[in-house]
Amino acid sequence: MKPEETREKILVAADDLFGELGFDATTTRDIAARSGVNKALIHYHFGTKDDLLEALLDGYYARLTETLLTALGARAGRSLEEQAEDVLDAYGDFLAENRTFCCIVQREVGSGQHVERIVARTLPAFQVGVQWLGRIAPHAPEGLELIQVLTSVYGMVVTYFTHGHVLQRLTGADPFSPKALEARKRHVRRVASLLLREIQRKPASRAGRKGGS
Amino acid sequence: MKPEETREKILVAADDLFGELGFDATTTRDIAARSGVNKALIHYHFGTKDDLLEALLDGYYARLTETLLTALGARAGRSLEEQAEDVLDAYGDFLAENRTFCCIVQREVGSGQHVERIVARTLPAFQVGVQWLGRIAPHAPEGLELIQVLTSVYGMVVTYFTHGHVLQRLTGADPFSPKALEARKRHVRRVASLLLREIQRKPASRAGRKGGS
DNA sequence: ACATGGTTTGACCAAGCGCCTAAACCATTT
DNA sequence: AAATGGTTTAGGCGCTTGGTCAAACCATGT
Repeated sequence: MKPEETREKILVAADDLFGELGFDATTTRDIAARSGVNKALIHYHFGTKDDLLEALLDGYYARLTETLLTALGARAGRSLEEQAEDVLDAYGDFLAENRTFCCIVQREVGSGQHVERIVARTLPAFQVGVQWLGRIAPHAPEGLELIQVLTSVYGMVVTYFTHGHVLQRLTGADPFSPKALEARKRHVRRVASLLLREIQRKPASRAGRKGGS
Repeated sequence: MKPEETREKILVAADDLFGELGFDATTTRDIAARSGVNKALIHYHFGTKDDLLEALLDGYYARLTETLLTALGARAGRSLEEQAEDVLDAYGDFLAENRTFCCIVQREVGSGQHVERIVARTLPAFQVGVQWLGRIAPHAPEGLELIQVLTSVYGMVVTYFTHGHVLQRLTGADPFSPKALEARKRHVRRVASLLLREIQRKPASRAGRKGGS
């Protein structure tokens, strides 16, 4: 077997297990067993278990940024609102196809030994998002500050994927079936456009009132 | 020292550590050291480490449901929209005062050994929420189905608290300062009322269009 | 003074962990 | 045929883990 195959098999097994059990609860022996690869090879190819996680995340973030940039670049002639839809769509599709990804990230972003690493990688995307929103809506109304909106939209998107178990039991249906995913996409698009329209509203009558109910 | 004190000290230490390092990465020795209590006492008072987590979550969910019911019951004469605001406010306040709570939950709801336990406890709140929304808006428009809206609002609220680290680095300011929390609350209220208004809209012209952007 | 029974203690255990090492493997070059 | 150097292997090392245990502690009732 080629060394590249070995690496790939280890990464796939680690991805599955980190997503299913969490990083801490997954042992190198689990990964070796699932991938059908000798335990020592993990350390030979990736170094420590932490390094393996880093390699995994490297791959994810590389693919994600590429996906998002492609979505932003393609059909560049579209309006900003349409670009927003494209990016959100692409992001949703990416998460749908890489469901372990947001489970791993969500698990580590709030607490754990890898907070810093995850935060450092989540941050740039947020910064780009804020800048981009700033171009669309230079004067955001009170209660709809750009960081607030961005945080909300982000949370709205990822929560659907991290809460698959809850949604499954709540609706009885598979939240990741093509149909369900399409429905979710429609919803996100709708809410996003609603918010976009709202933050683009001119301050209007700058007389007595200061911010609507 | 009274046994009740011991129990409390263990719970507080476990709460801190589970929130900071995660359940798996926290050892019973850590908890013993932080609480200044003998390691064996943890097992004497709570049983296994899993049982300790369960006791911790029991306390949290009990206080949370009490908080939410109180918020819903008080000022019962108010309109449904105002009740929604009250509940969201109370929920936000609760998370602000119990920041480790949503870190622990968020860490376990997507993956891990405690998924089922967490899901079983998150589910009822979702069910109540869906029922309640159903009373407000019996005919939700396409793209704004109640479960979708509820998921989004929930995600919007908790993401702010689970992503404290990111927001800290993004804005440079403490996202949990009273001022910042107040700003977030304003935002959530605003978006929620926006969504409420939208899902209550009558199907309107039932002629050609079916639900557009 | 003594017995009681809920608490506390330090020492201890088997199991499992991440990681390492020495030797074997094998395609390629000399 | 011998040597090379990137892979693969079984086994094991030192250490930490969650959990246990018998003994000690101590306020209480007798």
